[in-house]
Amino acid sequence: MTNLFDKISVKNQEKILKLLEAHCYEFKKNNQILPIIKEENMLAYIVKGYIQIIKIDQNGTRTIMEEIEEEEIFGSTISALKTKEFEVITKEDTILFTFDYQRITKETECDKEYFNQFTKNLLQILMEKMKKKNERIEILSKKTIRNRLLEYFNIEANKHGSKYIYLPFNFTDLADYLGVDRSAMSRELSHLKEEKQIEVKGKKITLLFERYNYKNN
Amino acid sequence: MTNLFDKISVKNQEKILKLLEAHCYEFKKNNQILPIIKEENMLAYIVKGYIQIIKIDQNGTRTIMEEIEEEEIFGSTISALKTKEFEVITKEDTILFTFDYQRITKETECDKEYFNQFTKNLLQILMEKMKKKNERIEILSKKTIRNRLLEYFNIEANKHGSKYIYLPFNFTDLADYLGVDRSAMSRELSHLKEEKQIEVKGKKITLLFERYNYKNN
DNA sequence: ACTCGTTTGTTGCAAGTGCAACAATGTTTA
DNA sequence: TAAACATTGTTGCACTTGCAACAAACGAGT
Repeated sequence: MTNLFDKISVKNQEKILKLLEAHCYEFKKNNQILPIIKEENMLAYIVKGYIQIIKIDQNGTRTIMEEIEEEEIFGSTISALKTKEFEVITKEDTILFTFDYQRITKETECDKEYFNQFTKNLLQILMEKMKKKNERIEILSKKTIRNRLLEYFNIEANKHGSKYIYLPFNFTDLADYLGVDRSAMSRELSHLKEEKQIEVKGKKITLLFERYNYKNN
Repeated sequence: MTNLFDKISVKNQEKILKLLEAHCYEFKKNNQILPIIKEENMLAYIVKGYIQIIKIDQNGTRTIMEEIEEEEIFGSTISALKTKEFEVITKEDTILFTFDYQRITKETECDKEYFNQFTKNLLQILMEKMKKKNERIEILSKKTIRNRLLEYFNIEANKHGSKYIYLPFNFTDLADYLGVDRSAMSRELSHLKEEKQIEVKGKKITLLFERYNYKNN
């Protein structure tokens, strides 16, 4: 993981924040914070905390569009937050700052060395976010609940290289993340338990099947 | 859309390509070109042409993971091309070059002004790609074929601000892009035609329902 | 310890979907 | 032009899923 200020001195960090007209915010857990990034081209960087972007469409279907952790970014262009259907919610106490990313590309004063480092860090963070997005697409392109669960379990287990998974959210949220009905997912989890494919103890899940290790090919 | 070499002189373009040890390739239509980006951290930039990244999983389910058009990038980190299940296919005659993107962040010689411009351009292109990914996730998070179709139609129509859509691929591919069974999609399209929600003439689709315009809120 | 609200598990049922198979139409190539 | 191949439309059927409703378990706060 890359920090947005890697290899940048505190002094220069302040200069950058000033140049970008960055605004710093602090929020308590479970706050709606959509307004701060409603404007086009706004980005937010999470210094500390954890945020979810939720979409609730006309049918009432709730989807967790993004989870944003520390040292990650989100924003209007990135998150397609163009409709009233979105909610941005802090799931922990959160510190973040916002800035207009077009300034990076347009500002002429931004050719200092430290500013280039900033751009490179941002690039790196974006690359990592792209990976997450692709994982998400791989999961959602599975056609059955079972396969979405197994794909998700596989990805999460491979991240830590073990057969154990600690869910970052509850099962209701997991269903909304996988894009399936909660009760149907619960049913499928029961089947997987019966078949001894998995063990579930609270938010700890143990995989009993042979994982598909992406690194081996 | 942004070109990777916007605001960079031809002379400096060459310097950048040399510094990145970029390799240029040219392919005919319908070629498998996976090998060139198998290595970690490799990126490819499409100068001319059109490419699809296809995934065929154990169940035989075919999914169009990405469409990559001119002035766009793709690569291992970006596309999670870590398994044998992927195919990268040119759908038109294609010119592209590959480079190791880690060089951008690590190379110390890269602090020339033109190189920073290059980094900024790459950042911009990544932002645009992120938008596409989010659109994709919005589509795939819909639970019915009908809603996926309508979401897709809405997005495409809004891009050109009209009620007409010209499909960039055939209906078989559309099904693989939306992550649904082709015949089931065909059935649903028939229903939509019957209900006079859409008109279909070859690859031209006319929307007869009120579009949901994202810009209006 | 009790209460209230949230999360989880379960089940019946209707609806939607994937799959297979086949005919019809379009497109490419020899 | 014919033959070979790819794409599209259609339909029956089994199975998966979403939805609704409810009970049980859990957790936070008083």
